[in-house]
Amino acid sequence: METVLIIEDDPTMLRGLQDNFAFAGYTVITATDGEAGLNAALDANPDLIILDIMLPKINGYEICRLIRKENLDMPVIMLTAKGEESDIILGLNLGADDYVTKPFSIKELLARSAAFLRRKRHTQTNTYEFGNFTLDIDSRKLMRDGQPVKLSPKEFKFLHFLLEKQGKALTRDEILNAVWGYNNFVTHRSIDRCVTTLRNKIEPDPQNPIFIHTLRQIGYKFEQV
Amino acid sequence: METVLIIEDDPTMLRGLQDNFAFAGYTVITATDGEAGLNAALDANPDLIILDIMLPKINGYEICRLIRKENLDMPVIMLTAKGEESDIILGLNLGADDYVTKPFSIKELLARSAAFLRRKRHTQTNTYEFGNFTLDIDSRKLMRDGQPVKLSPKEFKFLHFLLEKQGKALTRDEILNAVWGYNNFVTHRSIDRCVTTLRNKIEPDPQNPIFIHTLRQIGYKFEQV
DNA sequence: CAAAACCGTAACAAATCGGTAACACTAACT
DNA sequence: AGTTAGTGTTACCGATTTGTTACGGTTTTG
Repeated sequence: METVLIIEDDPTMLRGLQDNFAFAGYTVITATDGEAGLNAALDANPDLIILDIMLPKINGYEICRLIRKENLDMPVIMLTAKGEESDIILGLNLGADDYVTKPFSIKELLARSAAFLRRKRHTQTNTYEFGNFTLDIDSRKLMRDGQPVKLSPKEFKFLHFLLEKQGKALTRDEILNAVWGYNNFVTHRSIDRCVTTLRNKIEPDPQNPIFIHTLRQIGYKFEQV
Repeated sequence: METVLIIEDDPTMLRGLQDNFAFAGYTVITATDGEAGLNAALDANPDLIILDIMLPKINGYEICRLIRKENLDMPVIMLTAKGEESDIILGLNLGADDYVTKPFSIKELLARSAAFLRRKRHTQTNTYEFGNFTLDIDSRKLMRDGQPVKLSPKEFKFLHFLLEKQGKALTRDEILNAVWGYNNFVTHRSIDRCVTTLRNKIEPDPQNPIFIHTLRQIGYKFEQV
């Protein structure tokens, strides 16, 4: 199920949004100030962010900028009482994907949200193939020639991430943030360890990997030849 | 350069849009009825479609539906005189990505367009070409005629820097700061050494370089003849 | 023209990094 | 309570990378 993060400080408004999005079938995460919102975005990796502009601690524009700076690519819909053109353009330039001005219709907001999530879902696959393996995300299963291969939870998440970013060089930091979590402090050697166990399960010859390639001083990269 | 397809039947409006998008640096394709618009979308594969709703032959909603049916995934911004909520929701549900109601500000429309294109460009790979080589930054790969060429991390960073500043004379200090880091104290001979190994990998004749040129007493310069 | 500066390069040495085994701790399960 | 699977940490080893030095040729400079 898709997750929506709502960052809004007015309790009444937040409650209304939360109820409506929950009723529409989304998993809803909320934050009532900018700082908490930013952490939630980094942590929970939501599929969509509904972002109020007037917020305590860090304002909406700033959050938007920071999210983009972290290279997170979830769509952001800004929400505000302001309706002036210059605000809209500022918001869009800072990386917002859409902009709805209060008072707005909740149905319109839901429709705009659905449009973004449709686009995202459209480009999303639920199974990945490589070699004679198939990784099925929904059932959380890795199959080799139709035979199941056991993966630990961390191995699964790591492999999923690698396949999602197939062909792209991934730094150790990116991997740690994505697989171990943004505020999880583990040695980067934990990555290597996980790579070793994964290679033992999926590489025909673990000493000469053909899928998970080491990029010295950088991190790793999944690539099929 | 990015291509925008504008489908609009009112000549005055079309002219205005065309001029503005062209001025903003886009390549503009136009169509004045639904059928031509749909063909243009299929044919020219634009990066963005600006779509009027009231159109001869096939209306905007229908075009939007057909585009999505063809699995084309370019963003569509709908443009219409109608401003009622139900129209907006209908449009978004049919696959439009955004909706601007007339009268609208051209600056806002341009900003919204830029937001979509930014998102698209964001997922695009950046590569540099020289001779029969291609350096792919995202996957950290150097290819020669489709064959991978191994680069050490420092070599990669150096070559990336050279290509980024292609044609510009680079002093040893600039190179040291950019590639080795501003607080890294290494002999400038380290640069020469790296140049030698790089030349051995990319120059057809390392003794007579055609890419990495020595600028005596200055530094180096990357230049293709 | 001679000395000095500069660069290419080979050889060597030191530092860095990743693979992996061993161990420890934890949480879930029997 | 004991067992087991999962996972983080540490330590050691080997391979790679990279900085330094030295030598020789070329260019610049006085």
